[in-house]
Amino acid sequence: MERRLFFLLNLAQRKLLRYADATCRAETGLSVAQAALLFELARDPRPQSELVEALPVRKAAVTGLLARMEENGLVVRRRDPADGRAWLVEATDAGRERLPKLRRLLKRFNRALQGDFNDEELDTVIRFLNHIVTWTDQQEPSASRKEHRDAAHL
Amino acid sequence: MERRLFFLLNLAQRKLLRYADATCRAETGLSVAQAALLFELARDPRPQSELVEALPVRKAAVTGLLARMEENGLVVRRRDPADGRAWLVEATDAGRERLPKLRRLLKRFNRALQGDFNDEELDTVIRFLNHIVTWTDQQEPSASRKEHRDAAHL
DNA sequence: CCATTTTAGTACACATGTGTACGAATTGCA
DNA sequence: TGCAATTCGTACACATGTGTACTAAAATGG
Repeated sequence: MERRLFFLLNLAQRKLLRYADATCRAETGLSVAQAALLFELARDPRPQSELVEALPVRKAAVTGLLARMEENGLVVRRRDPADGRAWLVEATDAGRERLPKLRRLLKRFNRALQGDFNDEELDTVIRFLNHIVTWTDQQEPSASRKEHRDAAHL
Repeated sequence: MERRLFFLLNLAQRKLLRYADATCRAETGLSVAQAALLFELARDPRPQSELVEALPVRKAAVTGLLARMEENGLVVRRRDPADGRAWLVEATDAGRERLPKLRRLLKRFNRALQGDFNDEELDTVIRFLNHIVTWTDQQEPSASRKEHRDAAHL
């Protein structure tokens, strides 16, 4: 059996992301990371902590992402009246305007990804990807949500 | 059918890479990017341009990667006597020493990735990943090897 | 044989991600 | 109630990646 699954996955995802990012920037002016965040704001306002949970990145990355997006007028943050530490994030009109185009682009990507694989095959692929997510979550039991409470093994 | 293939792939690969990188650094002191490069140097010396072709990143990224690895004493570069522009890259003893451990780690990752998927399912996954590679290569016909000779469409 | 084009690699500015350390607000509990 | 622990978000240093612009060497072709 194939010995290079790990690197093949890396290769495929990097190439895909590189192309998707270039296309997305060219057609909408947004990076894929910004687009992913904007999708989460279809129904806003949302607390920043929820965005961190919804996205596959750590909170420090979201801080920077939001800062750049706010600079570009795509989102606005205001203090959560119920929690003086938290921010409520909202897409601006300029941000919301991007959504239809982004949705069409995402659909294009997904169609291309599906290629001519049939439902059974796609189901296998999706199960495989979910298996990766599950496995890594098991390896880093606390990393997803609770950061490094018990990361003393390093 | 699943509408989120694109983001699911992104999620899975990011989680995998994050975990693999942390583990690799903890057990061998190398990042996954450095490990991938070192694997390519099992038979050295190799011209840097070959490394660029073998890795899923652009040449500017390889420049920095090699600089850091050379600083850490993992590789050495010397001018190609046959081509005054090119470098021949070689793993040092310290670099080569890492290889067995890296191979074992890679095997561990690949076994975990395969989980209990059978050969037919893994074949489907591999075909899917190769399909992505092929598709992105078709989208950016010149990007892999020839950079941006005909990227005027941007 | 020289001028033009291509190729190898670096430099630079930037985006995105990581982990760690921190301040401030909130929560939990004695 | 009040202090300790937790949580939210930012700051910082850094690694890794991108595209673009550049230098210098090599290849090409009249």
